[in-house]
Amino acid sequence: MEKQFKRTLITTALPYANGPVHIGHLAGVYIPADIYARYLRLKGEEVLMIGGSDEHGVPITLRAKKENVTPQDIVDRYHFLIKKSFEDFGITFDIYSRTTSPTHYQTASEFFRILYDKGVFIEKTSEQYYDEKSGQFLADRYIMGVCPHCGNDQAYGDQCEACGTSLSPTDLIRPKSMISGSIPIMKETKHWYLPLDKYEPFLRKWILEDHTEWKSNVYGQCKSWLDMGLQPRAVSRDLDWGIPVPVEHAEGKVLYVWFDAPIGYISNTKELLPDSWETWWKDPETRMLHFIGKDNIVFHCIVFPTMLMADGTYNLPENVPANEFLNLEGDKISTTRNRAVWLHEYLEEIPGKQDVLRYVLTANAPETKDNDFTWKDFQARNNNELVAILGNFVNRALVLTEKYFGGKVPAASGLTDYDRQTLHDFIHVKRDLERLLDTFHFRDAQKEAMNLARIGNKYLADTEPWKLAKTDMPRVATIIHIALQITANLAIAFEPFLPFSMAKLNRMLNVEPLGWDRLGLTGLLEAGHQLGKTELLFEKIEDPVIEAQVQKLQETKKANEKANNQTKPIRETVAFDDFGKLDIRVGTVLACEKVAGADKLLQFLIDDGLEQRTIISGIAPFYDPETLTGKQVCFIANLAPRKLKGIVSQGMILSAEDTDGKLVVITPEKFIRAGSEVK
RNA sequence: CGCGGAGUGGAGCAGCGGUAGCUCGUUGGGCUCAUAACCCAAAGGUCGUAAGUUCGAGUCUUGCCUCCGCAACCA
Repeated sequence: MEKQFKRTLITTALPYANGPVHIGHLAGVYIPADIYARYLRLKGEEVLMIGGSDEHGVPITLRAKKENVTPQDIVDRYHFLIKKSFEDFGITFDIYSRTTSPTHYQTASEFFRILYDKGVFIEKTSEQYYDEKSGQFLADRYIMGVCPHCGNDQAYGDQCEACGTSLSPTDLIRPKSMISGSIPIMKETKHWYLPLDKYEPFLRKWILEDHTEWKSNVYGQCKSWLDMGLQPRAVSRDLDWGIPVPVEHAEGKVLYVWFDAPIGYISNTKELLPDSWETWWKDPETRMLHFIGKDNIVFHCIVFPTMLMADGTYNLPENVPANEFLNLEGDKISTTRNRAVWLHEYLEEIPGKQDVLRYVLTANAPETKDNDFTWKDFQARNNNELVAILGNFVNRALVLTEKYFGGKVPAASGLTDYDRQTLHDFIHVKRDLERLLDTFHFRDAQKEAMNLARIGNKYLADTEPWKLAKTDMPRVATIIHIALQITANLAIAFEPFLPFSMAKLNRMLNVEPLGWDRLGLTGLLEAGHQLGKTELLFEKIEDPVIEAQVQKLQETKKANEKANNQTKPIRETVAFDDFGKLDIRVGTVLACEKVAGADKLLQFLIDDGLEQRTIISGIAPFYDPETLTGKQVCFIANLAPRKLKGIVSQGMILSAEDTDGKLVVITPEKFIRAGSEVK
C-alpha cells in the first residue's frame, strides 16, 4: 500500500520566539528533519523544508511587559538570533520566516475567513476575568492569586509553579490582574470554536486504521485523545498581540496562537513560492511530513489536520515523526531556568564543530524515549568514534596513498577472495541506509554509515599494506585502491549527517559531491586521479573544553539556587486589628490519612478543644500520615471552609515553607491543651 | 485509580513469542600506515517488580513500583 509521491514537503516545529534554540530542539526536530531533507535532495528528489519562528501568544507579551519593551522587540531579538544560528549550524531550510510576516497575516486571516464563511466554527459566549482598569480580558497567565492547594500567593491562572498543580483562573483565591493589579470581574466574551468532535469519526479512521505505521508514542497519544472524546476548541483569544480575528465586531480578539502557528507552514511556503505553493500543499502527489517534539503531537495529528480538512482543499500529513525529549546532564532542559546548551553559544564557544554536535545528537537521539545529553558523552563520541574510527580511517587511507603513490589513486589488479568479501560487505550499505532513513531511524542509519569506516579499518589491519610495501607493490596498489573506494563511499554515506566534514573530505579527495545513487559502487575514484591535500577530518576534544562547559552549567545552577534562595521580602504592614481577625489555635491530630486520588493532600481529623474538625493540607509529599497522629499542630480556625477533592476543609494547618518548596508543620514546643489560642 | 511513553550487562541504546544483541567503557593480546589512533579476544545481564497465558516470555495479559511528557502554549 506504499503510495508513490512526486515530492516531499517537510515542516519543522516553529520554535517559540521567546528564547534561543537549544540542543533539545536540535535533537528532537531540526537535525532529523535536516538529515532527511539532505538525504532526499541527494537522491535527486523534489523536497522543501519549511521553518520559521512562532511569534504570537501570551508568554511573549508577558516577557515584553516584564522587560518594558514591545512584543515586537522580543520576537525580533530571538527571530534573528535563531535564524542566524540555524544557518551557521547547517540546517538547510528552504525558507525560515516568521509568523509576524505580512504574508502570514494575510494567509492566516484568509484561512480563518474561509472556515468562517463555510460555517465551520461554533460561536460561544462565556464568562472570563476582565480587568476594568486596563479595559481588557485577562489570559490565564495574566491572573495571579493564591493557590487553593498550597497557599502560594503567586500562582498563575493556569498553573501554580510552587506546587505544580494546574489550575483554572476561577480556582484562584483573591485573583489579581497582573496588568493593573486591580481585582478582575467576570464578564461575557465571545469566541470561535473549532468543532473537533464533528471530525472525530474521520480522524479515527485516518489515524487509527490508515496510519498504524506511525511511531508508537504518536499513535498512542492520538488514540488516547480520540478515546477520551474530542471537544470543540477555542481558536480565538482576547489579546492585543496576534492576528486580529477577521470578522466584523471582533475588536480586541486575535487568533489563538495554536491556530495561527501551523498556518505559518503554509504562509512560509507561500512567501517562498508565491506562484506554485499550492503544488506543495494541495497536489495529492505531494507527501507532507511534520517533524516535531512530543509535546506537539496533538496539535499536528488532530487539531491542524482538522483545520486542513475543514478547508477541504489541503493534503493531510503522511507521517508525523515526533521525538521524545532530551535531558541535559541528568536534568530537564529549561528555557526559563537558563538550563540548556544554547545553539548560538555552542557555535561561538566550540567553533567549527557543527558536525560533532550533529553526530552526538543523532547518535543519542530521543527516538523512542527521553535520553540524556552529557558533555562527557559528547567528548567520548567525538574522540572514540568520529576521530578514532571515521577520521582515522580516512587519514590512514590518504596518508598511505600519499606515501606510496604520491597522492594518485593506484590501479587495482587481481582481487583476492578477502578483497571481494570486503567489497561485498559494504556494497549493501546503500540498501540498509535507505531502509533506515526511509523509516526515520536516523540513529541506526548513522550507526550503519559508521560501520563502513569500521570495515575500512579492519581491512587495512588485516591486509597490512605497510608490510607488503617492501615486497609486493602491485598488491599494495590494490589494497589502497579499495581503501580509497571505501573512503569515497563514506563521503556519500555521511553526507546527510555530517555535511561540513564531508565537504572537507570531498576537497581532500579532489572530487565534486558524488551523488547518492553511486553509493555502494566500487569505481568512484579512477586510477590515476590526483587527490587533494590531506588534513585531519576531526580533532580530539581535550578535557578543558568539556570542563568549561560542565562548569558553566554548574554556575547556572548556582545562580538559580541563589535567586531562589533569597528570603522573600517582608510584606506590607497590617494593622493590629487585622491580625486580630485571624483565630489561630492549637489542635491535636486525632487521625491523619492520605486523600485518595490526590498526590499532595493529607486529611486531618483535629481536636480543636470544642469539637472535631476536618482539615485538608497539601503536605503529603513531606510527611508520613502515621507519624503525625497524636501530634499537635497550629491551624487557622476561622478560615472560610473550602472544598478540596470533594472534602470540606475547615481551616488551614500552618506550615513553614523552605525556598525549595519543602513544607514543615508548625507544632507547639510543649504539649498544650487543644484549642489554646496562638497569639 | 485522567491520558500517553519508557524502565534490558558500568554508560547509552536495539530486540517485541523460540539459544539475550549493538556502540562506548573495562581486561588481556596483536599491530605500528594512522590523531597513544586501529585489529582480535574475554569478562560483564535471572531484560523494574509480582502473578498469569503458553510446550516455550525482555517479547502477550493483569496488578504494583519508578522516571518522563500531556491535561490552553519552553523541542
